[in-house]
Amino acid sequence: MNPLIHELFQKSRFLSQEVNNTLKEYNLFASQWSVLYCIQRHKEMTLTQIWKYLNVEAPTITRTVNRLAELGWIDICSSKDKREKIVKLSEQALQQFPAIKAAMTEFEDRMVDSLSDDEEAQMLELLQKIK
Amino acid sequence: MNPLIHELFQKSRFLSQEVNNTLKEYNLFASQWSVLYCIQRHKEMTLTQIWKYLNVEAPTITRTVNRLAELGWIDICSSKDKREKIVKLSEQALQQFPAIKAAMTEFEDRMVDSLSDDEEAQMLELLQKIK
DNA sequence: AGTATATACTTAACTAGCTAAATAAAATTC
DNA sequence: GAATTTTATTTAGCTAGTTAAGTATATACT
Repeated sequence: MNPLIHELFQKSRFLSQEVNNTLKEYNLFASQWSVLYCIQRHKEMTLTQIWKYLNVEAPTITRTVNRLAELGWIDICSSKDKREKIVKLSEQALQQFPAIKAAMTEFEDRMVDSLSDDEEAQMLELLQKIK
Repeated sequence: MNPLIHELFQKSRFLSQEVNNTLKEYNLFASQWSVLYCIQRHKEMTLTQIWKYLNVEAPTITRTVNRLAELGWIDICSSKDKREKIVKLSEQALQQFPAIKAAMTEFEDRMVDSLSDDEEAQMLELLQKIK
């Protein structure tokens, strides 16, 4: 295996685990947080908007959104277009959101702390070249 | 989400999918190939050696190894130490191995083609700084 | 209006990672 | 040598991604 690709996979798994660790005290998983985060940013979203935004397939979002609703993080409303579902943060989620976001920001900063701003920019650029 | 971390996750998923596409014609998945590859390199391995080498948890390897045995890619032998299992490539796997490896090498080269050798080295270095 | 096509979401089934807990064999300790 | 601890693997159950196929509603076409 090409060492670069290998290392990229390793770091990706490492970072997922670290994200999960950070979110543990809020009883959230990484992908659940990413959905909450993007809903909050957009105030409300349809499932299609979410999976297109996060660049994953629709069934992944169906499942995660249902789980989040089950856990009380989001409310699912029906739309004028009866095919689609509109999703927004619950009261509980709105209340907890700032604390979780702060913890995540703190974590992310710590993760890239070993890189200078220059290196961070450089790496982003290099990653974007892979396609 | 920090853009660097986000992009890293995106590329990791993208590359997994591409690896799976490449392996499709051999009826293999990425993680199955990574197990076959490391067994081939070591001639034979115990499960513990495999999961330590690949840096994943034991149950992941138990499952993948069983699937590979089921599909006829590997043979599972018992060891003097009756706790452990020794695993090696089947005849069929040994025969197909070179072609698959060639396809994967070709794919990997194509993937990092957009990076110069310098950039590739640089990126590897930057990735390794994240911990 | 009625049919065909497109869109939104779901269901099922698979790979693939994880943790926690169980089992069995080996090694260590007293 | 018996009891304890460690090691190797497994089982169960969760998140999280995928593809393929299904359902229901909207939209477009003739």
